[in-house]
Amino acid sequence: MTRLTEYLLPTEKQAPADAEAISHKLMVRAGLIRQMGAGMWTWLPAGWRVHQRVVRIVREEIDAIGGREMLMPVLQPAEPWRKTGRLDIEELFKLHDRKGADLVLAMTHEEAVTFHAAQTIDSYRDLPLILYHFQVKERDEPRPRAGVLRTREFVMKDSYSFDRDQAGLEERYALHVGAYDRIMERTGLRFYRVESDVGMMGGLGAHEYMAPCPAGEDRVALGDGYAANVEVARHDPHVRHLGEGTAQETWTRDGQALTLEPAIEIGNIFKLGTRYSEPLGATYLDEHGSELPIWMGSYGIGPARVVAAAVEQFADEHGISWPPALAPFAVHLVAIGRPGTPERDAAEALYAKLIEAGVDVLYDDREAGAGEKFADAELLGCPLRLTVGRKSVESGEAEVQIRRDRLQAPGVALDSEPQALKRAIEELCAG
RNA sequence: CGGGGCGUGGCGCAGCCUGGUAGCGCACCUGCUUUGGGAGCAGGGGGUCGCCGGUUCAAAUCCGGCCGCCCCGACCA
Repeated sequence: MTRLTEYLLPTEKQAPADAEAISHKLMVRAGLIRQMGAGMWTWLPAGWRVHQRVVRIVREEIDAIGGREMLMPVLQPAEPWRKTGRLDIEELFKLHDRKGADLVLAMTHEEAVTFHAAQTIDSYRDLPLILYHFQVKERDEPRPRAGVLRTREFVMKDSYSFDRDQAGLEERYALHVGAYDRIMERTGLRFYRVESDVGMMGGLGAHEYMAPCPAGEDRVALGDGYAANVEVARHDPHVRHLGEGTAQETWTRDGQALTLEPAIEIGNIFKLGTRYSEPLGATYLDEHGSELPIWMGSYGIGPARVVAAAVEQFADEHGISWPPALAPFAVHLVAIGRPGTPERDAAEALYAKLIEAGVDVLYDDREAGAGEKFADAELLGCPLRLTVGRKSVESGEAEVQIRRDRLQAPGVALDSEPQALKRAIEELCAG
C-alpha cells in the first residue's frame, strides 16, 4: 500500500529548538506535522492518517446514536453572532467582504446550526434530532502552544441535539455520554470524564473528557470514584485544600485524599437548554399548537488533541508508540539489504502478501542502513515492526518487534498464507 | 495582555562583544565502497544572515523602528 520511497515522511533527528511538549517534538520529528505560523499547522500524510483514524471512530459512534452528518460553513455572516451576544468575543475572528458586510470565522457552530434549526424544524414531529459535522474552527487564541495542542485553526467534531423539553435533552445528553465513553475507550487513551464548569457557553450542566498527560493545560482532581476539573472541585463544599500553591498542596474530599493530575481536554459536552434557540428563534409547535423553544445540547471533540494526547501518554525515549486503533499503519515493514538480493526479494514478497491480506503496511524500501530504518520505525511508532534481512532468508521468518516496550515477538513465517498472516498480525496488535 | 527568550540553507548550531564580503554537524545531489541499530571516502548544490531605515570606505556584526516565533503567567465559549 505504501512504499516509503514513494511517500513523504520527513523525519528529523533533532526536534525544533523551540519545541517543549513531548507531542510537539515527536510529531514534528516523526514527520506527522509541520508548522506554518503560530497556531497554524499542516498535517503531513502520515499524521493525517492518524487524525483520520480518530475521525472514523468518532463518526461511527455518533452515527450509532443517530447522529446525522452534515457540513456547515466556517465563513459566516456576523448577524446570528450579534443575536446570541457572542460577536464581541475576543477570540472570534471578524472580517469584512468587499461590500463591507460583517463576517466572522466560526469558532464553533451553535449559531449556524441553530439558524438552520429555526428555518427547518417546525413541529414536535421533527424532534428529537442529532446533527453533526467535522469542520474547521478558527480561534484567535491569545497564546497558541505546544504544537497541535492549542492552535488557532483545528478540526472539531461538533454535534448538536434538538429536543422538545429538558427530559429529551437529558436523553440526548446521556446518549452522547455513552458515545463519548466508547470513543475514548476505542482510541486506547487513558481518560477521565469529569464534571466541568458550564463557562460562557451557558446552560445546565457539562462534562469534559480529560486525557492525563504531562503537557496538559488543565488539572483534574481524582479520588476513589471521583473525578472533577480542579475548577469544579475548588467550589465543591466537600473538598478541602491544604497548603494551596505550595509543594505540599493536598486536596481532600470528605477526608479522602485527592490527587491532582495535568490533563488535556479532548472533548466536552454541554446541556445548552434554550441559550441559543431563544435568541435565534428556533422553536417548534407542540400537539396543542403552542410555539416552544427547542432544547439543545452541544458536544465537541478535537481529533488533533486526541492524537497529541496519545503521543504524550505512550511515548518513550525512542519515539511514539501508538495505540493500535490510532496508528498510521498497523505494520512497519523494514527491508534490510540492497535491491536484487534474496533478502530484498523476500521483503518484496512479504510486502505483496501483506497488501493482499489487507494489512495497513508501511514498507521501508529505501536504500538506507538498518540502524536508520529501525530508528525511524521506532520514532513513527507503528504497533508492529517486521524485519526481513539475511537472517530471515535463512530462518524463513520475518522478525517481529512489538513497539510498545520494544518486545521481541515470535517471528512470522515468510511462506504464510495471506489470511494467516493477517490473523497473526491482528493477534499481535491486540496484545 | 504582562514577563522572559530567540530569529544565520530543510533541522540543530557557531560567528556578533572587538565591522572587512558567511561557517560547522545532520539532511540533500553524484560516484565508489558499505548494509541487522542513525556507515566510509571523494566530489558537489543550496543562505539578499527576519524586514525597513541609519552610521560607515565597508554591516550577520553597531544604532533605531517594525515583524515573526517560542516559553512562563493571565485567558481558554
